Amino acid sequence: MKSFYITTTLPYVNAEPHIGFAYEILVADVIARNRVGEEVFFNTGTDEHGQKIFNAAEKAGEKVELYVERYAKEFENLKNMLGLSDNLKFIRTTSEDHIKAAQELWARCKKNDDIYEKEFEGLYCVGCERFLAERDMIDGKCSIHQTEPQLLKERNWFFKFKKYEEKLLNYLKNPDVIIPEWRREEAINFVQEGLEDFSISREKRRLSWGVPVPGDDTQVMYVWFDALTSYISTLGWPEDKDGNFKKFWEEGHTLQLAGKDQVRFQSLMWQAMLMSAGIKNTNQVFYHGFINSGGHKMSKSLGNVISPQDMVKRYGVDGTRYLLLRHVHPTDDTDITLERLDEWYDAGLANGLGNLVSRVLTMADKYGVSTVNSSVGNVENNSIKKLDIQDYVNHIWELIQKVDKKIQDEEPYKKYKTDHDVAINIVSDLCTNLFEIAHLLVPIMPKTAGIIKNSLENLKKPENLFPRKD
RNA sequence: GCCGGUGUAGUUCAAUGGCAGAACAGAGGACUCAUAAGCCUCAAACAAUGGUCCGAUUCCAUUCACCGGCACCA
Repeated sequence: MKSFYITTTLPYVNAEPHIGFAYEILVADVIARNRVGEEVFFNTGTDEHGQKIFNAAEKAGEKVELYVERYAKEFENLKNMLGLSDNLKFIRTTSEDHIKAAQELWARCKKNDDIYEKEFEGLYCVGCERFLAERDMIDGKCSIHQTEPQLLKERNWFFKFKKYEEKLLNYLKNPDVIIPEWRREEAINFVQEGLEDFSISREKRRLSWGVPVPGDDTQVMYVWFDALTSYISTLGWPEDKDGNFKKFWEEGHTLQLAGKDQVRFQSLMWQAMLMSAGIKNTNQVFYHGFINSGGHKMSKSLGNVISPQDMVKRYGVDGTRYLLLRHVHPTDDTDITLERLDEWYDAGLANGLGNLVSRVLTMADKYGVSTVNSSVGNVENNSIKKLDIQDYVNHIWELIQKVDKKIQDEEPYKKYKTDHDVAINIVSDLCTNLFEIAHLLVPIMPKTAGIIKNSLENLKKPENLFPRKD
C-alpha cells in the first residue's frame, strides 16, 4: 500500500487560531481524506517555544507551561470545530519526544560539521529583549522603545547554510518540490542571491524557554530549529519504534502545507537541515495565500477580524468548510467579508445544495420511490490530487446545477399527475445523481455528505440543511 | 533601491495570437417538486499608450495603480 504524509505548519501559540490557519488545515484535511486506499499520516500541532511566547505568558501573568497548555488546547479544539479527520496527529514542540528529536537532529548536524560557534555582536534593546536589525531602528534608536540599544556580544551556534547553496539549487530543480511554480522561482532567487549562515541558538540567560542545546548548557535552541524538527518528530524519529518514519517519510510521499511567507523556512532552511542530517528531503511544499478582509490584513485594531469560531457559529462546520474551500483562492490572497460570505452561503448552500436535496427527497418520499441505486461508478475526479480543491468543488456544483436543470426539463412533478411510474423512474434517477453528489462531497463536507446519503437510504427528507441567511 | 506578481462585466474569478467564459448580485418571463429556492431570457468587462503581427485582451516596451519578497520576525 502506498503511504502518504501531509502536515500543516505548526502555528505559534501566542494568539488564538486565526482563519488562515483554519484554511490551511482544512485544505490538508481534504487532501488527507481524499487519499483513499493509501495509508495516510496527517499531522498538525503547536509551536510553543521562544521569546514571544514567554513574553506573552508573562504579560498574561501566567506560568509559561500553563499558558502554552491552554493555547495548545485551543488549537486542538479546531479538530472538533472544523470537523477534521479522526486520525489527525497533533504534535506539541514541548513534548518530551519532540525535544529529544530536536536535540538529536542538532547532534547529527553538528556531527556533520554544520554547526559551529561564533561570536556575534549586535545592538541589543533591553525593552525588546532582543537584538535589533537595521529596520527596527530609527536614527539609531529602537523604533518601539525610542531608546538607544547597547552594543552587546553574544556567542551563538550557527548553521552552515551557505554550504548548502548548490545542493539546494539542485533540490529546487525538480518542478514538483514547490507549488505554485512562481514560489519555486522565488526560492531559487533567494539561493542565487547568496545565503548566509544563520544562528540557531540563544543564550539561556536571556531566554530560557527553549530546547537545551546538547552539550552546551548555556544555550537553548532558537525556535525554528526546534519547530521544524516537528515534521519528523511527530513520526517517532529518531527511534522510530512504530516504523512510521520509515513508512511515511522515507518510503512515502511527503507533502507540507504552508503560508506564502514560509518559503525560506520550509523549502530552504528546513531542507538544508535535512540534508545535513542525512535525511530525505520533503517531496513537496504547497504554499497558499493569505485571507484578508475588506481590503486589509485582518487586525484587531481595524476590527475586521473574522475568526474560525465566528464562521462556524454562523455557517456551521460544513458551511464553513464549503465557504473556505470553494471561495479562497488556492495560491493567491483572498478577500472575504461577512456580506460576501452570506451571499456565497445563500447561493451555494441554501439555494444550491440544500434546496436540491429538499426538492428531490420531497418527491422521492411523496411518490414512493422504493430504492436508490447507490453505485458511484464514474464520478472520479482527480482535482484534489492535483491540489486544486476549488476545481473539485466547482465540479460538484456544476453537477448540482445539472440536476436542477434535469428536474426542470423532465418535470416529474407534472408527470406524476398522469403517470406515477414514469415520475417514479425519473425521481429515482435523480436520487442516484444526488447520491453521486453526496459521494463527491465526502472530503469537502463529510457530515453533510453523510446526512444526504442517509436520507437517500431512508428516502426521507432531512431537516433543512442550510437555512437562508437573508 | 532590487526581484517577482497582479490589473478582464457592479463583485469574485476563468480562458485565449483570430467571435472574451462563468458564478454571485441586477432586470424580465414561463412554471410549481423545492429553503420566494430552481429553470429560461436579458443587460454588463479586457487600466493607459506605443510596438511586433494579416490580426493582441493574450507577446514586447513604457506609464499609472495595487500587492508580495529582499533572512534571525514566527
